[in-house]
Amino acid sequence: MAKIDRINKVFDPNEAEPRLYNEWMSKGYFKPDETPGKEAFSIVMPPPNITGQLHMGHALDNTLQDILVRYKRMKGYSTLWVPGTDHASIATEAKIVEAMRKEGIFKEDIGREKFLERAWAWKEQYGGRIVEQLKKIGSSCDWSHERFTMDEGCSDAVKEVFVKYYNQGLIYRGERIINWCPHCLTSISNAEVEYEDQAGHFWHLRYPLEDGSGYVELATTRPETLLGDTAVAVNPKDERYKDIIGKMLILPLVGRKIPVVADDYVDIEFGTGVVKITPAHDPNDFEVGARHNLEIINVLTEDAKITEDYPKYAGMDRYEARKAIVKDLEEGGYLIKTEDYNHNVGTCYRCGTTIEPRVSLQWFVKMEELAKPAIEAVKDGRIKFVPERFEKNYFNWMNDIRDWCISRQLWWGHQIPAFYCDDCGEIVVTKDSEAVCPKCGKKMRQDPDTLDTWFSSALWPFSTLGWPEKTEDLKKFYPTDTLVTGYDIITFWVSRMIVAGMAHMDDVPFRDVLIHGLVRDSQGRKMSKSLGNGIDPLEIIEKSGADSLRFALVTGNAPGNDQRFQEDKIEMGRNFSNKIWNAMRFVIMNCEDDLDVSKADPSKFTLEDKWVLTGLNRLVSEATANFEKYEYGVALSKIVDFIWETFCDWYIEIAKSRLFDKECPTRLEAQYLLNYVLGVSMQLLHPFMPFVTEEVYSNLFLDGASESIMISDWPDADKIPSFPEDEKTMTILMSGIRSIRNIRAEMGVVPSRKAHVILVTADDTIAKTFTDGLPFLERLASVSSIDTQKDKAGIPATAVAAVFEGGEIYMPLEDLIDISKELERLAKEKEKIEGELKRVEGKLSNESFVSKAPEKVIAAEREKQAKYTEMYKSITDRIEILSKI
RNA sequence: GGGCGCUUAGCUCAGCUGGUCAGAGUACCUGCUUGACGUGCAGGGGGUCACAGGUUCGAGCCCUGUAGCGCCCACCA
Repeated sequence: MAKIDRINKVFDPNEAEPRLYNEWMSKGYFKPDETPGKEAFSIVMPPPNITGQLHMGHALDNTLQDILVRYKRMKGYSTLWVPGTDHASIATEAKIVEAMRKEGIFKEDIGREKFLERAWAWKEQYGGRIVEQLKKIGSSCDWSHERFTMDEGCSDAVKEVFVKYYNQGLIYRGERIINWCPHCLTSISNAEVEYEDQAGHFWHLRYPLEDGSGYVELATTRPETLLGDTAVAVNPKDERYKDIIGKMLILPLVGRKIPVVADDYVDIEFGTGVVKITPAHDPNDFEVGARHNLEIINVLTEDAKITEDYPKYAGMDRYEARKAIVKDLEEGGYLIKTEDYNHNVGTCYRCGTTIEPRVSLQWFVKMEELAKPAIEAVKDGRIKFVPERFEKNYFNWMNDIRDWCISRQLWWGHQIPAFYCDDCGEIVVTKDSEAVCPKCGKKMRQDPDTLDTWFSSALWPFSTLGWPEKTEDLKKFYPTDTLVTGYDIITFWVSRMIVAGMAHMDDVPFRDVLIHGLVRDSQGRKMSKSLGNGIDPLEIIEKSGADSLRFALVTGNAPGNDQRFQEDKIEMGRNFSNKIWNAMRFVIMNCEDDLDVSKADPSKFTLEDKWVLTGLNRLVSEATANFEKYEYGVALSKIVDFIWETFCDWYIEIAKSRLFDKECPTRLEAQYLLNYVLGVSMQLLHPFMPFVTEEVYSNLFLDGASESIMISDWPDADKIPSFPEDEKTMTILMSGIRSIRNIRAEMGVVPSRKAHVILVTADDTIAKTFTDGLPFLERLASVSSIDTQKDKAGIPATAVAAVFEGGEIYMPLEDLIDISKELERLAKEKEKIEGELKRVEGKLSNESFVSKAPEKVIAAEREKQAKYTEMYKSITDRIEILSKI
């Protein structure tokens, strides 16, 4: 059976993709090449949460990483891509709690140990699922290096860091006002709060003075917190309230006596210039309270209900209480007026519940000092963001950094390695899993809280390489080279990794940060579960293959920009795969099974051979440059254009005459180049579309082919010959062919009818190119024969004309053509050329242009002028001749 | 309140350090059963590059301002 008969007519991704992936994996291609002397290249995968399944964001993120890694591997680096998953404490715990709730189980009922058993079972189930999904899109990561943020090594790193920071005084425990989620029942960090505008009200209240001399008016958006007011503040510079500073007020409904304090925090211009101070329920008030030593009265429970201390409102949630209190204030005559008011409200980024500022005992990381070297690393260019503009984003956050609240009232996560002695109050922070009180020798109780998920993610670039052990991996692969991630987690993750890298490794965690945007739906909306507008990458893969999906995600997109996901991009990818596949089939079809391409003789290369090689040479050097600059969208479109237009539409078509003529003396050279050029193209395309390219590559007849495209050497432009002169000649021939096609189409000349053509040109080289190129003309423009002459003598009036940059082409027609139609067409052509000519002449007649523009630019304009002048003359001549008939 | 981004053919988007940059795909119109592919081939129409100034010999590309949209950050009760 001939080779071609063993090749399917269409490429079937569902069959080929899993097969090829397993093959690559079993051959160990995803692992770093241990050959000595190879330079290392490494990246770590942003670990997907174990809560979910692959979504478009992951697909994009991993496609970009895979492109990068496959490119570097082919470039000859010993390449490591570390994959893994994140335990995602709050998100996972929420999911498990929710699942349990459906069964009627609450976590308090089963206890910590049983709960964690469930959580690990969850991890096994869903963590495994997402790994399988990552494989489906073709991720060439080293699965033998796979990690999990809560595995033994990562957990050890977490403890190491905690203890170290603690001993350095960079971690402390303290009672602060933090962001509390009444739904998740835990503290969250500043970064985890999302602000949104909400319509609300502004209630103007009057608080009576104790001495009965009147009242002060103030306004609040949260009247229910009045229960916890311990003062009212005014600005010390405010003349209006000078006299009441220090006086006491009677808190409405509660009857408590509270002082009027003076504090700069109060804005004289805003509202009435009087602010009620509730230190327990507002971060600003907390600070004011601290400055004035005010009592902190907590009036809300963990789930944001009024405490038992206020029997009338006890058990009401904050919104019910608000209504009730407003009603009571009104009835008591304390409410002056109510205004509509929009304000910014913080919400939990996980569940969307409005955050409740709450005073509680939490662990914090002091960030200011730690941030300094991290800021410096970006400032001095040791770390570069691509695109650069995101550095502003980073600096914005880092320059104004707050202490990081790292304790979470959750069970799923790294339990804080701090131990307390219930007897003497001693605190011990240690990596040991148990601790005994150094003072009273009693067994100590471990802090029940866990750490913020991002605390462990921050260590990812080195914890995954074995830190704190001094491993070979660390030595070889740290710092990693590029981090690929979305702009939405620069503050959460990127900044904290840089901080951690500088603090523990004394070096940057990565050199480049490649930032990508969001994948939105076709209408530009964020994909979300609630909108139900998400597109499942796995469905796309099932339908059209991973290559098509990857193509769609990369094509026509610039770094850092959001993109809309359009189904027709998938189709483009699928069509393109099909195009490549058929090009390969054509090539193989025209190669004998025992073909030995190494016997091809480069000295026999023809004009089109040299032309295609020149194009390939340029493509390799340009695309490589684009790869180096992370300009994947640009690289891809150049590669596609070359394959589709240069190779398929022109080179293959032209090569047909040589292939079909078994006696053709340069047939072997054509066969060689068809295989070679397609092979190199596949290598360039491989990072984008790994599967089809492997399949095509393996079928080609290549001299010195690698056993797999993915470990083949990246094409080197210096090894591909370039023939600029021949390229120019070929370009002219092509424009002649286009002219002929154009007149045929425009004049409605049936293409099947072979035509005789007369070329008028003064240039002998061009004349020869065309006569030699008759086979091309025959195949590509249905030309039966060609005459060349230097002037227009004897051109029949019944010929249609085309003017192109190499001269004029006439196609005499047997039947008299419609002269008016032809004149119309020529007039249109003339207009075009005239426009060009005018523009060029305008430039050249401009004194300052000629004197100031660079030599090269002027020369190019002059050349254009000469060309257009000639073309203009030709076309007006022709119009004149026809007009006389 | 500060910062950033976007506004280019009907649609979705590329356009690097200013001089073939006015492009691609798609949609549209006209042809094509040409021995790889109709998931294709050939030809064509379509944009004063949001608006107003400025710098320059020359500006989607640089500067200033305006408008619309989007995002990030920020303690104004």
